[in-house]
Amino acid sequence: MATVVRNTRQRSAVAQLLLETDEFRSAQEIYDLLRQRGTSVGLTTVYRTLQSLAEADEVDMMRPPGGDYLYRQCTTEHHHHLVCRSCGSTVEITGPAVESWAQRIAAEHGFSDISHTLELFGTCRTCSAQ
Amino acid sequence: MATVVRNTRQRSAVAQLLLETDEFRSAQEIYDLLRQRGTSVGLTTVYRTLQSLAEADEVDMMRPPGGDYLYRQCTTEHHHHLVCRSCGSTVEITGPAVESWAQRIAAEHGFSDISHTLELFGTCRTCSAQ
DNA sequence: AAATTTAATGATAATGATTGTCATGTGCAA
DNA sequence: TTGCACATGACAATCATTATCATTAAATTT
Ligand SMILES: [Mn+2]
Ligand SMILES: [Mn+2]
Ligand SMILES: [Zn+2]
Ligand SMILES: [Zn+2]
Repeated sequence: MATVVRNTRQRSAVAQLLLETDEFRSAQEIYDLLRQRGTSVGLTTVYRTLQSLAEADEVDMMRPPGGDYLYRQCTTEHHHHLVCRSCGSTVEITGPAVESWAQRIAAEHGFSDISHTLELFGTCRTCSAQ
Repeated sequence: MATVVRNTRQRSAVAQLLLETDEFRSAQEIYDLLRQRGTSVGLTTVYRTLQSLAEADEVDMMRPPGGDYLYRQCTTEHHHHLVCRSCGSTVEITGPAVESWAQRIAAEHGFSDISHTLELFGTCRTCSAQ
């Protein structure tokens, strides 16, 4: 019954790469980066591992407008992101006021079992200076 | 130079269907609905028209987690949505406090040219009662 | 240290939404 | 009416993601 997650070389490699990366990266990018450092791993495995890590809330998954799914190693508490559209650098942000606002709005309209997506995009200071 | 948008039968049909629809719908769904009512239209044209309308801010476009792009005729002011995961019924919401919060947070971190995505998902009253 | 069990891997094929192509159609301004 | 530029749509292409399934290899049990 209890789902046993096996400790494989590939899973460790994906997790380790994410630990060393600050930006959101796509599955394909992560695959390429692993390859570049000589780690033998299949693309399918990268997809499955990222999915599995995301489900276990060990990595964050998001999809920017017009883009593919991106993954990043984040803190475990609920939070959102401020992402540079140009370089991908990411700042984790929390907004207690926003959280309670979302709950209140939803309740006012008779909705239950609420979830939300909230992401900020912009140009970071470094990229602004070209 | 000035982009002239031609008044075609197909474009009118898509716009009209959106006017009569309250929920977010995918391009494929809109294509099917048009077909069902006997409107001859190509799928490519539906995609292009929706894109064009979205660019002109005449319809709202969003993409729920794990889903395809969805389109809906909305009011023109900036707003967000509270969407039922079960039936798709949608409530437009505004959050002035959230808007200013987003601007402030971004500025504090040196980000400029800010945009954001914010959507609430839940189960509506009707669907809660099964 | 085997033997066993069963999840994980990965090469490959399939899927499916979206976009590109391009010959033909048509809105509309002159 | 005529002419032209944009619009249409059948069809092919793209490409991220998922499904298959034979093989590998953790973890557990003898
Ligand atoms: Mn939140
Ligand atoms: Mn907003
Ligand atoms: Zn940047
Ligand atoms: Zn509902």
